[in-house]
Amino acid sequence: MGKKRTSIDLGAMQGEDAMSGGGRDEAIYGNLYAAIVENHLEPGTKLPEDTLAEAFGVSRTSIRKVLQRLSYERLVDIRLNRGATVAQPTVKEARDIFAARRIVECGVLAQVVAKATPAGLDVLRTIIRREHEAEARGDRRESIYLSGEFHVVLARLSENETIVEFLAGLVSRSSLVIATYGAPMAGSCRHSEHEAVLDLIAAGDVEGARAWMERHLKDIERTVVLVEEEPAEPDLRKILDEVARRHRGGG
Amino acid sequence: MGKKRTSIDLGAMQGEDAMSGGGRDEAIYGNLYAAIVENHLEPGTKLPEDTLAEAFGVSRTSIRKVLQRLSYERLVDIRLNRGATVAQPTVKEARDIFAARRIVECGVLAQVVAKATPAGLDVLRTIIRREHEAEARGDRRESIYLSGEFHVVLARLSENETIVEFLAGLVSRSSLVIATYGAPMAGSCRHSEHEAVLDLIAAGDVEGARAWMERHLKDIERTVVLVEEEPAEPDLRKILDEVARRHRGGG
DNA sequence: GATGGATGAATTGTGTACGATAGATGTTTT
DNA sequence: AAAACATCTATCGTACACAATTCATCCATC
Repeated sequence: MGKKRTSIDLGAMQGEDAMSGGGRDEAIYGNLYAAIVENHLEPGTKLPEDTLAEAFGVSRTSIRKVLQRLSYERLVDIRLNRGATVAQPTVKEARDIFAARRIVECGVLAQVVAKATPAGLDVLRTIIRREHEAEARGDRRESIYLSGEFHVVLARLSENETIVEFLAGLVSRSSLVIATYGAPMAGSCRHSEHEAVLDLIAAGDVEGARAWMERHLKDIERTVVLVEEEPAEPDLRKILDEVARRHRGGG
Repeated sequence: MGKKRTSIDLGAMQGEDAMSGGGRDEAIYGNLYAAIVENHLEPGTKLPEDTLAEAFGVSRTSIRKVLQRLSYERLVDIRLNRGATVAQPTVKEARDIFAARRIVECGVLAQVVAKATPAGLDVLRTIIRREHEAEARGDRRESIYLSGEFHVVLARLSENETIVEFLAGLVSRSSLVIATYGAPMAGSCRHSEHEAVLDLIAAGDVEGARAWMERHLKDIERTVVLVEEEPAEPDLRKILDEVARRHRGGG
């Protein structure tokens, strides 16, 4: 038997406890989600249903549901009869994601400023502190995670659940973009900047906060996506896959 | 005995053709999606898996997949062991949706203006023409559909697929909001306005287009949501469901 | 030696069966 | 008569089994 080392190697909590009902799916989803977003699973990694089912101690049925959900969120790619893989965002997708983030995160700032409370800002300061700690520790994974978390929690001050959910999806996908195209140190170098925007928000300076956010997001995009701007390796495989996807999308 | 509306009464295309493979799910999804968004199925209508499976001539497995997807798009509500129903957006949800639309649709206009072509604008003019025809015919359903389609196609000029997809979801949910809270004639009365924004876009007036869009969306929200601002019927059922949902969401 | 087609294993897609849960109905008790 | 309990039915959640498809390997042919 060809032992293809696809071994997933994640927590695999074999929950035989009283965790009946829907909570189990949620836990499996959470594990896979974290594994992908925190970059424990490289983009492109195959996610065979059997392997996952065995790893989590459930049947393929539950796994399929979770994979479908992750597919809706664009974190995994499901192709007909070919199974699921961790998504590999294209460069265009990456640009669209950051453009969307600029629109949403700048646009939501008016409501954020309007509804911001000292308590809410304190939560953000806590995140910044943890960011600094992770950075000092050299923990790149945690840095990236907290950097994203800051943006989501900031948006949450607007109390618009729909926007927050969408942004959370964009931030998750940003992690995949960083994992796919990012330079080794990108995404975690100049994030001490986060403090600046809090002062602008506390001062009620919507336009200032918007300008800051616009620049901040463009900085991140530059350090991440533009690295791939000059494709060192044309990578025929990826190009053909992209063509195939586009063609399929027309149906 | 209260009349239990379990009869689904949709097209039920019994496709026995060579439609094997994934295309079938897509077709079923499309039918259900259209039935919900075009308001053939009232918000709150139960969607039993067995009934749908029989109606479409497939097993529950496929139906479950479709319902999961619609649930992810917030068009149906799935509660544990209680099945799926056509979603009934809360008033807060409705407000969030329209706030999100203001942010996204105004925010995307810069790219729309930058990338708009005469051909693209012509597509929009065609939609406006069809809107007028539907309105003259008194076809409220088609009017609402085309009104939403206009906004989506307009955003599509930005060529940002991520944003378009999100906005499409918001527009779908707006249809549900209109179906749930809208006055009988709301949403289809003053849409001749759509023409105005095309001129602003063609002239490259981003700020003008943004101001127009902001006002347009606020107008729609006013004619739809504020009707329910003074709840004519407290509707205990809806309130309790809302409480239950909020309680469940804490997990 | 390279190309084309056929065969076999691995993996996914779909249908079906069984256990579990919620809501409804009917009965009993106060 | 109203309320509380038990049972019953309808529906969902999960697991399993079979059919369909893809991919890899091998062989024949040019």
